Amino acid sequence: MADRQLTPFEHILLGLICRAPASGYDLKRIFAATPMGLYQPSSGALYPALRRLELRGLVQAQAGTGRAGQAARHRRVYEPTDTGQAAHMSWLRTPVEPVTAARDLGLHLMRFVMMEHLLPPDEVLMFLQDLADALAALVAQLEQFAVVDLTERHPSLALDHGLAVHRASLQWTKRAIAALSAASTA
Amino acid sequence: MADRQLTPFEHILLGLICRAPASGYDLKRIFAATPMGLYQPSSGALYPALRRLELRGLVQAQAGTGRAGQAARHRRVYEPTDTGQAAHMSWLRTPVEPVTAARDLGLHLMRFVMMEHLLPPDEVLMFLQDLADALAALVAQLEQFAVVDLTERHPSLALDHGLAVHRASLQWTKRAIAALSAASTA
DNA sequence: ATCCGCATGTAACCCGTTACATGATTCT
DNA sequence: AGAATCATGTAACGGGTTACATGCGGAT
Repeated sequence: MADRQLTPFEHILLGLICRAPASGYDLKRIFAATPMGLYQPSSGALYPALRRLELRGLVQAQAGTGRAGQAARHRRVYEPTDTGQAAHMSWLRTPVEPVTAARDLGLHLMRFVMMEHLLPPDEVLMFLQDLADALAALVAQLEQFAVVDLTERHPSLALDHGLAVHRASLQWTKRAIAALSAASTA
Repeated sequence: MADRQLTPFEHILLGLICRAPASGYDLKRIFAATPMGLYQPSSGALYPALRRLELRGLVQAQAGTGRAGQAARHRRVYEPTDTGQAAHMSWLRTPVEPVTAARDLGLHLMRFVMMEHLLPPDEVLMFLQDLADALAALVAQLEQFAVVDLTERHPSLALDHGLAVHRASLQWTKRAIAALSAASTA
């Protein structure tokens, strides 16, 4: 049942719960406080997603927090199951697809953040190297699109933007690799 | 009826049709050939979207355009209506919302490309300046998030990535402003 | 006694994806 | 004739947004 793979959003929720047990409201606050969190999930997205994860057996509500006798504490704190932990580790190890690296860049960054303390340094470095390769390929591919139509400046400028941004990402991966490999050998 | 505003996808389709009348298939090819087109719209998204634009009276199907003889009845070539043109111009002039500038950056770039030959140079420059201001504010805001927890390197590195990418976008806007203002005064 | 923040949830609506279906035109 | 391409479309499905509903708990 439910063989369909998780959505990015579900993967992120699972990852956050793996980092520390949390309720839906906790997760909302995490999204609000995080600098990357220009995305604020709505209740209608968050709670159903948590229920889906629970239905799959990837997370479970801690005892005493779901529904008590008459007090009915309305606070469900989720913690990962073993299956959930395994699924999360597997997600972290998902290879970088070069073709979709640009589209999924934000997601890869999320994965990178969540890798800390869960993957060994060499695997993290391999991931960053894969990401760097994918970005380098993308930059090389964009460079092929040299627009020469002089009556159309904006497309050429937009292409420049894409190049500049992806080059910046590529440079970052190199800095990150340098910083982390220096730290791991220290 | 249908007071709901257009989706970004619909706006882009309308913009492409304003640039030149096109069929659904034409639009597909445009997406495929464009360098930014790592996104390939599916038939299930494209054709219903065109029908929605038609229902709103923003575009209309040309009568019997096509190839030789009586053929081509299986091809709907859309052209913009006056209302559609106006809606597109209005979209191009939509102000840049600083809070969502990062999320909508790709869309703003699409708008920038479509502004060419439709907006006067000074409006384009104002748009770029607004975008630059929004990006500068975003960069300044991200700089506040200096992470000091030394046991957590990855979040700090991810923040660096965001800073690097947005700084690159900001630098690009400055270059674009310089290039276009030089051209307009020449 | 009441207001506000905590906390979870539900229902309508919309749109995109996937996958499939269908007919017309062109090529070999 | 048969195959590939052109060209449009539909149905099932899933998930996110918006908006609303609900109840508990502490603060004034």
